[in-house]
Amino acid sequence: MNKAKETKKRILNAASELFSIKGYDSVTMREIAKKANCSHSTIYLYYQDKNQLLEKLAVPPLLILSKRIDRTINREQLDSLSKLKATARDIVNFSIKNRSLYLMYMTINSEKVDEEYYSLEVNSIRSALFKKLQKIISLHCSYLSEDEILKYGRMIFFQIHGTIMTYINSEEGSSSIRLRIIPILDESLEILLQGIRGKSSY
Amino acid sequence: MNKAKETKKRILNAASELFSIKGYDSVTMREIAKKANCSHSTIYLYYQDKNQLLEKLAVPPLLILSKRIDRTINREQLDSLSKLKATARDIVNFSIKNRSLYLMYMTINSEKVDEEYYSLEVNSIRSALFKKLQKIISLHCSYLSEDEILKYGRMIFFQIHGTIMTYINSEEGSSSIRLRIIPILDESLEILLQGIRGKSSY
Amino acid sequence: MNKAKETKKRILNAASELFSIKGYDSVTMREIAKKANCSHSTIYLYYQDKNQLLEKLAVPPLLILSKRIDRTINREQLDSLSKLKATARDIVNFSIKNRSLYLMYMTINSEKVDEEYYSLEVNSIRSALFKKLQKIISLHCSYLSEDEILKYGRMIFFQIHGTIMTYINSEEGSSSIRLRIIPILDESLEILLQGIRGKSSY
Amino acid sequence: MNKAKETKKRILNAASELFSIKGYDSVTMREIAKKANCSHSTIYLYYQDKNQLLEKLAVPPLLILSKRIDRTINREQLDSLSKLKATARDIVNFSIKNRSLYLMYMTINSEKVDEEYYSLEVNSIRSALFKKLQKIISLHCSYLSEDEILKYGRMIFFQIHGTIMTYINSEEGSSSIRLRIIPILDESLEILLQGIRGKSSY
DNA sequence: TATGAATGAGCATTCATTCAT
DNA sequence: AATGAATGAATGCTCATTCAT
Repeated sequence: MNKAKETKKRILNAASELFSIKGYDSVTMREIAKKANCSHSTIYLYYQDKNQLLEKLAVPPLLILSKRIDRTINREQLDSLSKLKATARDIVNFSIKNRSLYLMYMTINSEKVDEEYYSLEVNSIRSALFKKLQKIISLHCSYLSEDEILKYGRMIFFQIHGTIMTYINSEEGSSSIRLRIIPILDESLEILLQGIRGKSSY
Repeated sequence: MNKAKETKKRILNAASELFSIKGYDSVTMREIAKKANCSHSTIYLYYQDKNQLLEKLAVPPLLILSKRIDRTINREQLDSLSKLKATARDIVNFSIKNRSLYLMYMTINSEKVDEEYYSLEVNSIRSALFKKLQKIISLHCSYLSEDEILKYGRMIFFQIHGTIMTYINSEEGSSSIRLRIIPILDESLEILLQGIRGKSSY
Repeated sequence: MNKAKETKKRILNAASELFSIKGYDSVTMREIAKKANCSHSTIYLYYQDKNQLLEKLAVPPLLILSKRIDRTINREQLDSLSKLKATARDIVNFSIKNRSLYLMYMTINSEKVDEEYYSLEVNSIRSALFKKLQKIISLHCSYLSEDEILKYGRMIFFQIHGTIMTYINSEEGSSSIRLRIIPILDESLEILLQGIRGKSSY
Repeated sequence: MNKAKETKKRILNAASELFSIKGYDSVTMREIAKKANCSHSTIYLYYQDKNQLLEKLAVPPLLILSKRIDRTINREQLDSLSKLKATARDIVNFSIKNRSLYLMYMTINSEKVDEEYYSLEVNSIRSALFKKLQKIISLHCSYLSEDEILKYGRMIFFQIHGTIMTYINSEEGSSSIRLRIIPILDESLEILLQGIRGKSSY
């Protein structure tokens, strides 16, 4: 990797880390520069402005996540509970890898972030996740109505979201968090699916 | 109430409202002053700085929430599921009333908020909520082990937290959000408790 | 005059002086502040931004000049040569009093100055001046065609403009400049009018 | 011409064009480089800094103008009015070709332009032009006193200067401006000379 | 000969905070 | 008890310039 690309990467890493710790608005270009071991003006060499830095940081991982979930859902040999667990794991891995972003997608309301960008991406990711979770549930309980699928899809989303949110700000290392979250989430999903079955079957 | 106290109150109200609408960082002292119908320097007459304003704003509602939950748990005529639902409702009401604060307790790491304050309050609220939820679960299934209570307490907390987080940043009005969240949450809790019973009873 | 108004005035004076010496773009807010003996942020207390500072500086004197010329033209007891000289004197006085502005009207092409404002004011002042000069010429030589009036009006404008431009950047004091310019201009105008008569009469 | 010289020339051309279109301050080194089809750092290979670029750009045309005027004045077959008109035309052509420079010679006080350079060149060009115009006038009316020559020289200079100043910032193309200015100026000069004769002869 | 990488000084502007009244 | 005046530190961003290759 040549020097320019390295610097570019260092900047992106620094920005990612800082955004995740402090939130977009609270991070200054000078801070990012310091962490990336370069001048603040160097950042502008590679990124148009602060906003673009965020954008570049956000979109690719999102696309990867989306594709990965699709692959998971389409794996024929898996039963629906396994698919749900695998999807949850995908989301957890993504959210840990991109702590900052996850936070941002779900909590940001900074007026400073361009409206279009925000609504575009966040809505797309949120609704896409929703749709995918709903699909798994409909696979799991084929007799559910549209409304019930919507409702239970939400529940499962909330469970995943809540679990992640609780751990995401801790100072713990990534793999340690993963090890703690995944079993909890697995069991939560089992319980939820079981509860859903128990509820809807009578 | 004398004039001074009235002004003080007006300031607090203004700050509370603005913080919940726009978030701590995006609110300026001049905005608060305008809404409170006083000069921005008057604020400093009653509050050390912006941070203290937030602190003063945060602690009392938290204490109120805490007491309310205690009362709910101790109401003898309620069964455990009803207690859980009522507690969730308390938390939802609190979080909607103090939108920006809720966010802060659970997600902010802004270095602008004094460290001590942050760790002190957030930890206390979080662990207290945990303890209370665990207590309800132990009432519900008396045969559970310590570990299981911890685990299921977390699940329920995650469900509540996740549900709230998903709606808290929307532009919707408070009562509208309340109406949407509570039934979802009620049913989620039913399902979770049912799932827990189904899981742990065999 | 209270303190606020004094400061406001001081800022305006400083800006005016600096703009005239260095040109709009080359003047920084901090420079203005320094000259006005206040902080740069104080400027923003009284003026929205750098642009507004210029606008506030520019428009009133222009309106005053315009009215003054109208009054001059309408003074019945004056013959046309006297009117022309008096008008030229008005323009000279204005341009000396507002050195910066005069320069700006005629030479600025900074993209940083809001387009609308620029074209609006400059065009209005320029074309108004033109019209007024033409009117005097038409009073002077009633037999001239439209085209000739236009042409000679331009000539006279150029003479005035050129004379001013040559002196306006010198370090000389205002009254000293005035004393030097006015006799030159008076004589120039006499010669031009005489030349015009000589030319058009045969 | 070897490669280095070619590059050097390309840079100068680019700078010249951009300076005249946008003005010295508004042009960036990167812009110049882009137009010159080289890297911005290459510019520093050949020119000390932005200022020197301007200097190198300014002096030669000035010298050329000066020589051309001398030649015009010394052409024996021309009468004095023709000499004056031709000189004016030289100045007009120069000022249009070097729009931004003309502006600079006559109006800039930007401290960004080195003091010495400024006073040195501008004064020399201004006083030289003056002298030359005076010489023509003295040829035209041999009976004039020193003072009168000075005075009328100034007038003619003002007329030329004013005419140019009025058009120089327009967006019009060069040749179009030339076509508009020259007839106006020719006639102005006729009138002025006629006026001078009329005035001084009685 | 030429360049891409990197930088620091500087800019307009914002905002929490202090001070004199 | 209250305020308007004033400020300095900070922010995102630009640009002439330098440096290593």
